[in-house]
Amino acid sequence: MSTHKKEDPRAIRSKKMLKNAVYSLLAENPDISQLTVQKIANRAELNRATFYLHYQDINDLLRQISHEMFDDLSIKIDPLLKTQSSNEQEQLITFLDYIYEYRKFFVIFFEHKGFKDNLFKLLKNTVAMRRNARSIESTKNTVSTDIMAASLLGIIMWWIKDGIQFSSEYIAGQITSMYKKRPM
Amino acid sequence: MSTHKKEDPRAIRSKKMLKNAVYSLLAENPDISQLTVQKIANRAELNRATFYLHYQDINDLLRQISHEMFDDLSIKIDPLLKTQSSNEQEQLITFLDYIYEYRKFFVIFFEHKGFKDNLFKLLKNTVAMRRNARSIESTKNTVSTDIMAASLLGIIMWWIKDGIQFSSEYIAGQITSMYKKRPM
DNA sequence: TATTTTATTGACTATATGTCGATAAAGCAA
DNA sequence: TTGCTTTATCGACATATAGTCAATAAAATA
Repeated sequence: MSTHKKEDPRAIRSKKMLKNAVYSLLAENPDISQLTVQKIANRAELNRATFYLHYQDINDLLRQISHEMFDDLSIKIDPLLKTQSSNEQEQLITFLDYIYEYRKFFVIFFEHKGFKDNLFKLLKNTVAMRRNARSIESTKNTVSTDIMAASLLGIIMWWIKDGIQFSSEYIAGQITSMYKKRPM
Repeated sequence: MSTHKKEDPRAIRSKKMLKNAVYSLLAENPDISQLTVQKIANRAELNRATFYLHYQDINDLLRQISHEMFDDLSIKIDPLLKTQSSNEQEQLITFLDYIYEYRKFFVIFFEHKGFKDNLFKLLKNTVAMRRNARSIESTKNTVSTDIMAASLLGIIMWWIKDGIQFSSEYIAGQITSMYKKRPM
């Protein structure tokens, strides 16, 4: 993906420095509500007005950062989900391992508007894809993909925030024993 | 519950007016981040300094409001959960109906730190109580109360925010078919 | 190289925060 | 009730943040 017109190198540099400043500040204090344009500009060693030249406000910048990091994550996770691996349980563990790796980032950005929605969509698509792959059986007595994605999101949020002592294997096991149709 | 020393009537009146101001402002604009001490004091027709006399900051006031409203909710829901009703499905629907009734309030305060934790605890306790009531069977092959509470919270959050077109009966059905042990 | 375009900056205005001494209302003891 | 003490309220001050704009500096272009 390339932008239509080549961007001014000053602008590219400034935007990169502003984003790095946000990472740096959030690493010191994960509370997004403590961020100010002032602090970001100071850390980036740029004038505060430069910030407003590139971003509407802090939420705008956070939205873009969150989008970029989510895209990175999707790219890593997607091929994993598309492979027709024999072992679904192992796929789930690998997926959770990715989330665990980025847990600090996840906890922070769960507070931010768009991120939760994006993860919800990813989870919903994944559930839907798996169901298709598994054949179109069981349209009855099955919970909707919305409900499954919502509860998966709830579990992930709890795990990352308050249950981080549990391994991804344990969480995967819990999820599987919760959702998998038991043999009748 | 009564406070140890009787409070100055001026203080009681001011706190009530500040809280009412918050309700009034959030009804107009549910975005908590748009709240300012200025706006709250203006709406309450009090001096801004009076706010700081009673609350540390906006989060402090929101925490207290959230606590009070959550206590009200718990009081309403608790007896419902304690009755040994024959029909668990109907109990679940009534529980969800309560949440639906307060959905505006729920959506707003899900953004606020303590509220989600409180609801999580309530859900976890409820799940645990039900399991005890149902006898101590099935300690194996059962998901932990943490996982169940977390996924219930995820479903409720999704329902209230993005799936409000679904009835509480539908959600209850989905939850039941998801968690209930299928006959083996 | 000269000219146009665009990014950066310092300065200005408006608004929010937090605090403090002065004032007014409530509590209390005689 | 009266006089004294305590505490709530308020106006005012200092500081911090947000958002904008004209002047300047750097990059693109012809």
